[in-house]
Amino acid sequence: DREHSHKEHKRDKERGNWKNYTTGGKKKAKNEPEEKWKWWEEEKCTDGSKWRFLEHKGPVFPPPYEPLPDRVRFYYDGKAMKLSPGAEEVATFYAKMLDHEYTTKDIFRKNFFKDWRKEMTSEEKSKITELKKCDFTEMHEYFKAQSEARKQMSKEEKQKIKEENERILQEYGYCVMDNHRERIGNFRIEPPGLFRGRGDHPKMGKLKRRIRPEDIIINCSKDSVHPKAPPGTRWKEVRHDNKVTWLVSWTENIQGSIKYIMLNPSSRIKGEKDWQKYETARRLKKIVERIRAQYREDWRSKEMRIRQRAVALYFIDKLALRAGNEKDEGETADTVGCCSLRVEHIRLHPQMDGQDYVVELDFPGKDSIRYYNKVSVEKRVFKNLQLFLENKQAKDDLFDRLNTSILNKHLQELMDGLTAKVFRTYNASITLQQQLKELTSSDDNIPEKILSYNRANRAVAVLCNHQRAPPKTFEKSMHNLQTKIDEKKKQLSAAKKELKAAKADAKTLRDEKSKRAVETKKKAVQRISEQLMKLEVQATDREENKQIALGTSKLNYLDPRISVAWCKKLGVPIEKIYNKTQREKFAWAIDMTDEDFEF
DNA sequence: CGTGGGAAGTCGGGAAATAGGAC
DNA sequence: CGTCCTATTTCCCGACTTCCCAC
Repeated sequence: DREHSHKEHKRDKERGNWKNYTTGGKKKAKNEPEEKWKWWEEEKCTDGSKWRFLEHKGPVFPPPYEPLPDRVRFYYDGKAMKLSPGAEEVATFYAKMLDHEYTTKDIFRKNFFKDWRKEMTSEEKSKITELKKCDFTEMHEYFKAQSEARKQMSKEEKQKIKEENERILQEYGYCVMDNHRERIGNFRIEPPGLFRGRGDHPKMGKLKRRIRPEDIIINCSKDSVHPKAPPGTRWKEVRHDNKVTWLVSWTENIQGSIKYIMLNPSSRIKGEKDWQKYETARRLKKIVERIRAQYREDWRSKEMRIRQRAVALYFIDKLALRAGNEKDEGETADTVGCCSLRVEHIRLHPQMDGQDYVVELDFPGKDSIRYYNKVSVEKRVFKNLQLFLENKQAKDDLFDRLNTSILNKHLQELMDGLTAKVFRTYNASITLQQQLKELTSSDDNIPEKILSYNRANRAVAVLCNHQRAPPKTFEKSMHNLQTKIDEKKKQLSAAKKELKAAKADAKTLRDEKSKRAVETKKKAVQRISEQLMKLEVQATDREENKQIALGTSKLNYLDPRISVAWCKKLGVPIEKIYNKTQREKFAWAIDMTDEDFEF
């Protein structure tokens, strides 16, 4: 890379040219890195392959079921009853959840009981006919005691377990992809249990069955050492498909969907995809005003489908809504996004709180997180919405002439690679950049700068509706922090008093010793007031963060190069913004970004 | 052209585990 | 320096978007 001029190098960085990028962290080994990208640069566009060599050890299965000791009993209708191993295992899943609210839910109980009965012997089946006559409390107590015992283990025992986990991680947690050892994201097969689902899920409580080697499809390269199935078993299939990125897959029994084992976010294959995502969003930035002009124009179209498309796109752009695919009714929780909004989710107010044309949105979004917002829109949008609502029932679609596929097809015509979700990425990232510019000043100290960063991050989280339940210990931890602040304040005034006294001493004594004492006291006051300021900033930050989750936007929506550039420009260590895992994921950005990067 | 379904990959909050700081 | 508690990190596992293909 030495022949590369500085200028060229910088240009490569800005363009995000991966040719000269190596996974961050360790020093480059001689003659190693550039090779990594060569074939990729040459072949990726033409044939769509994702790798050319892939070797791994396959998945790690959860331990087999261990029957309960005889003293732990299950009671039916008040009488102790020994269950067959199969039925007992499923019963333990339920027993473990007794503390949870959802064991009180009708659907959960009904689904569980139905699936449980399938695992019973015919004898058990005829005896156990009602869930409410089942008493799992001994089992429940047993598991509580077990986890308590785990906590009480000696340091040596804990150390041993840790070492064993590390051994498994080293053996199964990595693969080799194209001459690089890469970390695997989820190399453990999910253990069996009861399906929960999020929100009001019609399948909650159903049995998620144990995955066997015979369910597993292995994907690796032909010329690799194939993973061995556990003794006495065989894989469902071993295939060699380099058009996909997964190493292992199986079909899950609740929704019948496919699950995968894929690489960690720090891997080349994920990092590159991530980078590409932000490059697409940056391309949108260049033409977004044109697109906006067009959809505003389309609000007046003669065609209903065009008007609906234009208003939906306006929502996606302005409110950062998700696309909103249609979902199978009865198979999933009732949640919606933009295209699947129904009449019941929207209310129109010609006047509200001194604003004109207010749209009130209230719907269950992804993961059944509530989206609630009141927003003033342009007259034309408002009139269109009134039109869309005419002669419709609560359950009818707001955009009856639109779905995500139509919308995305339209977007694809406006820009290569443009889809609904690109708007979310774009608006999130541009908001961060703007907010950082607005909120931070180079005169601020580090804690203040970090507060500003978090506030910018919060603006994005609010935009994307990343809410969380206030942490259970929120009030307490807030109170603790306040106590600390009060103590620090006392400390400060005491220190100030001492300083004053020392000054007085110095004035009368006028000797070296008392002068030095003044200096020491001065330093103490300074130190303490700095600590106090830090605590106060922390308190503000925490309070403002009560119901906001920053993680998701930071990890998935904010171009890391914005943060890296900001850190460099303002002299904030990157560690203050990204923890270790995040730095690994964003290694590409940390490596290639200059302080003058613009999204 | 729409539609329906499968496949692959990204996004998501909460719980569990671990690290780190106070005592 | 050990213990305990809190804060942060990691894991878990589900939910969604997009693409693609058959009809």
